[in-house]
Amino acid sequence: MAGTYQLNQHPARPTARPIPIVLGLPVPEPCGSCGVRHMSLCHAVEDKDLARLVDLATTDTIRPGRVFIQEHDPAIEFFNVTSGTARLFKLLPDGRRQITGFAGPGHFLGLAVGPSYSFSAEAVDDMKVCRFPRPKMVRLLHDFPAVEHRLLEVAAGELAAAQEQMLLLGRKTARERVASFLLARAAPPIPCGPTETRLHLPMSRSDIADYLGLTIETVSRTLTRLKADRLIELHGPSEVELLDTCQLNAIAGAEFAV
Amino acid sequence: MAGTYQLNQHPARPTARPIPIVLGLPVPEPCGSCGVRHMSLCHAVEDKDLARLVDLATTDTIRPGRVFIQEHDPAIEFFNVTSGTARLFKLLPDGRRQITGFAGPGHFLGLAVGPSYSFSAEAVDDMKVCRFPRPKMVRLLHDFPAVEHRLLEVAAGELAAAQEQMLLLGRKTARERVASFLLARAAPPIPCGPTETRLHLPMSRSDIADYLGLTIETVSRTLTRLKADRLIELHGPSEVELLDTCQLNAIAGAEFAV
DNA sequence: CGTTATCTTGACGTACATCAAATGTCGTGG
DNA sequence: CCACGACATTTGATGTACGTCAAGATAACG
Repeated sequence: MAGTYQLNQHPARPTARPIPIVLGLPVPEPCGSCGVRHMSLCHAVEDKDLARLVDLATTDTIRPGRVFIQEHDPAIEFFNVTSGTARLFKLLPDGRRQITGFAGPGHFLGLAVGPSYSFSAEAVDDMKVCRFPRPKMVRLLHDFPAVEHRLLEVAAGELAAAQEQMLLLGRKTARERVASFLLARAAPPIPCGPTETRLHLPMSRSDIADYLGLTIETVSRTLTRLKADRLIELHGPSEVELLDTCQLNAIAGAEFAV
Repeated sequence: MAGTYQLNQHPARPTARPIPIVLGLPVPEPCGSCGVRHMSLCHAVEDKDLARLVDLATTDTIRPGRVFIQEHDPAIEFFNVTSGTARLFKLLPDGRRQITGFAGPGHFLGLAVGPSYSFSAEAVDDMKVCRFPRPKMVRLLHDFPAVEHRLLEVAAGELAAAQEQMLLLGRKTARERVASFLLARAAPPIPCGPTETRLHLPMSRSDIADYLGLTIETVSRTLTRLKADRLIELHGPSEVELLDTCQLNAIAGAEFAV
């Protein structure tokens, strides 16, 4: 089935570059060395089978602002983010943008039913990724059901997150959206209470606005109002301190008061 | 969204035979007899293994308005819709509702990473479903990687649909949302042009509003305005005729002009 | 340090929500 | 078949949260 399912593959990328071998280090092992083994797909692979994964992957660095996945382009690769952050987004013909998510270390990208990507991805800051050619990956999935199982878990998690975001976009006020965003950024969920959690936001106000379905101005105004209400503190535009996660949780509309 | 994306991304199995043998009384074959075999999970199961699936499933009918999946409840079952329509939704503490999708025949429900459901589901009209106890299903998935593979495809499709809906909720106007909704309901995608397509909407204005992140009034007003613009015709509240899919596509912001 | 992009703040406009009432739909029983 | 009631939908009048436009303030950067 896995074999017959494979859709119209485009010939292997002629541009496929060799794995950069780092002499002196134990092994040229993008998966083992990338530092996110515990959070990513590799999770499901036995040590002895890791070599197979290593053969598949090529590591790559991506500069801020570079679009490395383009909606509608043929889906020829999977990506595993190992450092940095990407914004995933969709555009309307007139340029309006909706950011559907941010992908940080450990995130798996490029899962596509059809032959082409359903969204675009662009580096927010400096990124490192592992690239997996799709045909090889498909074969690997076929050989290692455990990996596919893990992928299904990941997809189910993404789906739940997407539903949560639909709730935010369809029904929450600006204040609730921003509070939800801040709390979500502070994963894992912080227990309710006046703890002091520092938060770094690598993305711009524009990104946040396009993620929350708002404008830059509204995001800014909402943040300053949260600050005036002593719920957060701002140390520069991209450094936020959560002063009262209990209150923030209430505002965000979390039904699990933790 | 639910029910609108294409599951037929891969070529039909040439070996797939029609449903066997219905002698006299209906055979106790929820999967084979439910009439949606081609669109659902069973798709991935060989005929000879179908018996295993049959053992798993129990069929059930659900009355309009009954909540058969409750958010946060332990996810003890999977569901396969065989007839009727369900609304999937999430609630905020104060009762605001976001419908994340509608699940029609062939739709698979209850995919959950964690121990509990991430959304609620309620019957819109009279429904028939197959229920699969989770533990047994998990074992089946383990034994039949092809089924799990199919599930991954389904999940990936749902994910793409969810992203499309985020774009709608975050960035589209009321008019664009309603146009998108109508076109999505008319799956498979209609070629651009002044075709005449009749459409039945089993859900209420309230459902549509909560799905599109609007109010009942705005949905109603938008529909009457589309009617005034000769883009649609209304035959009763739940019967819509698309008069100009080309224009509607343009309004919906479909980048694929078809 | 100037230059430029990003962020914040302010004044005002608008698309959609809210509140309210009229109209339509449909099931039920006379 | 029609009358009635309950509810869904449409239509209208008005309010408001957020968007738009515009100008400063702050941070980023060579």
